[in-house]
Amino acid sequence: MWKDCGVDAMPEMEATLKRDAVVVPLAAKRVCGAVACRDCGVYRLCAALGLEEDELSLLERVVKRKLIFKRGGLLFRAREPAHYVYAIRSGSVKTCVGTEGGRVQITGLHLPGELLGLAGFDSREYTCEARALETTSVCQVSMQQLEEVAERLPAIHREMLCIMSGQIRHYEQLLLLLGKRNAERRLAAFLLGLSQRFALHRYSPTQFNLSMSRSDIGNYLGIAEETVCRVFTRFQEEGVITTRRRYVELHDIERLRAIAHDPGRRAAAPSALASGT
Amino acid sequence: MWKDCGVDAMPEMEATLKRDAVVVPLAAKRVCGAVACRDCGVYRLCAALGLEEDELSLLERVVKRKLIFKRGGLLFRAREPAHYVYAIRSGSVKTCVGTEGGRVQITGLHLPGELLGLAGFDSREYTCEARALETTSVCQVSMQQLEEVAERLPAIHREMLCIMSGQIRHYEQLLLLLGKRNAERRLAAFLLGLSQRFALHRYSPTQFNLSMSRSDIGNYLGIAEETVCRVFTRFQEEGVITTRRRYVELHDIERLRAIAHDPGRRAAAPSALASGT
DNA sequence: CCAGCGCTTTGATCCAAATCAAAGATTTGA
DNA sequence: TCAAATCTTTGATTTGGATCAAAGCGCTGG
Repeated sequence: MWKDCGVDAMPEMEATLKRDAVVVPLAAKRVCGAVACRDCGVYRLCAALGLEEDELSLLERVVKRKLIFKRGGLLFRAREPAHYVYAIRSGSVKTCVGTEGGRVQITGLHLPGELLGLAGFDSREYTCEARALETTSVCQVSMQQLEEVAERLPAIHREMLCIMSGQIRHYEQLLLLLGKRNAERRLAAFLLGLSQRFALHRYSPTQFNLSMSRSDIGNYLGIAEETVCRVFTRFQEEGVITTRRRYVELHDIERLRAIAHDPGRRAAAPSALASGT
Repeated sequence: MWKDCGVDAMPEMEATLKRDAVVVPLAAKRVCGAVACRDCGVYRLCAALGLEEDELSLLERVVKRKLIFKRGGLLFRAREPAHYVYAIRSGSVKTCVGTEGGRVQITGLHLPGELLGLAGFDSREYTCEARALETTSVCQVSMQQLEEVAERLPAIHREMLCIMSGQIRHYEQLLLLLGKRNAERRLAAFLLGLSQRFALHRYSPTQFNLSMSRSDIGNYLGIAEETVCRVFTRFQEEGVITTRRRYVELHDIERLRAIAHDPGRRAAAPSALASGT
């Protein structure tokens, strides 16, 4: 399903850290495999813009241009001036933050229709680094011009607030995942989450490409890559999933759900204060 | 102990879901121990409002009222209509999210000057539950009226975006913390983070009240409460800190920093793709 | 078509932290 | 003031998952 549009991760040894994005003229409307505008997370934002001027001209004014990044390509670095926001049209992107200690933590896997780079609104700098996990097509949106338009159209700001609050919800879920111990549960929840998101964007919820290596997945979920392998193997033996490298098929969503939600053993339950459900 | 405010979800008390916050007339300007308005996280927001009308009258229009919650008091529940945003004036609040599995994860400890409840902007519902950890004074701000004013003043929206992006940065840091293994590092980073935040609001950065129980701290950091105790004891033996129940003194910030940033052993390092620093 | 490299898998061993237990220390309400 | 109810600590034991090692596998480029 990924190959048909030549998007599959041809890990080209691109040693270059510089942006080697390919600029695509806006005229080239449809990128094969890309989400349609109306499935894009910024669609409502674009729609709001359309309220007052000719749709395309305004889009051109704010959507700087369409870019294509190769696997490993850098969209932006942490602490770099945040001039642009990116909407993913096809492919996938991972974001990560780093400590002084040199450790790196992957904080997000972003799929088509999602928006990147808004978190730096406050400091006007990106808070994390973003890299394409495979050949990825994005819309690059100028923050400054977006702000200028927003000055007159509060709807723009409201959409931005919505997108950010969505990001916050995502992090809350991830925290929930990392707080709970068990590796099986983490992976089950991870797969289910992906499945849901793919479904949201009209991709198959039962077979997809992970696009991240075992090592990245481990980092993202706070477990060792060997453990990721072992759990995948176990799931496979139980007939819950099938994997072949980064390609996955989910055979038994219910079982996965059971694993992910397993009330299981005690896991640092908060005091009565917390459990006020 | 929680009975004092009748908020805890005891079966027999189930009916008392109502907030038993004490309403303080706006006239009562200074709450002992509360942050001054200009140290409050929403100050810029309030200031922006002041631009166009008499300060107090507009504040009264948007800041619904000042409330005081007792320890354990419920500010809001997850999935409840998000009518208000809360600015903490004094005390502290914890936020937590829950899974179907019944597990609860504490996602935040909020100190004076911080803002709560904005994450629900998208869905117009709170995404998490918020409870006072001690007697806590807050400003309750009406979302609807805030939005009405924002319609004319983009600055309001910009401030909200800033506050949200700050929240996102906080979560990114927390993820970094939960991703890295070692319990000592988690606790060292936790203490340092608190110290910084207290300093930010003009409280002592070296002696403060944790306000959370060991159990809550463990939940927040993804470790068992017994481990929290043991690590605190170890820190104490090394002369790095002193604790007495929830009261802490930091004696050797540098040492704490060293522990927190310890390059340490391998910890699921992401692939070359990720470490593009 | 083959060699090299990076990713994935599997096995063996070790250890930090979870669990299980239970005794102090506080708090608080009867 | 006392006793139940909570927290905190500390000790003993267990264990999931990290580490260490070392084969397979599949691209990718020469």
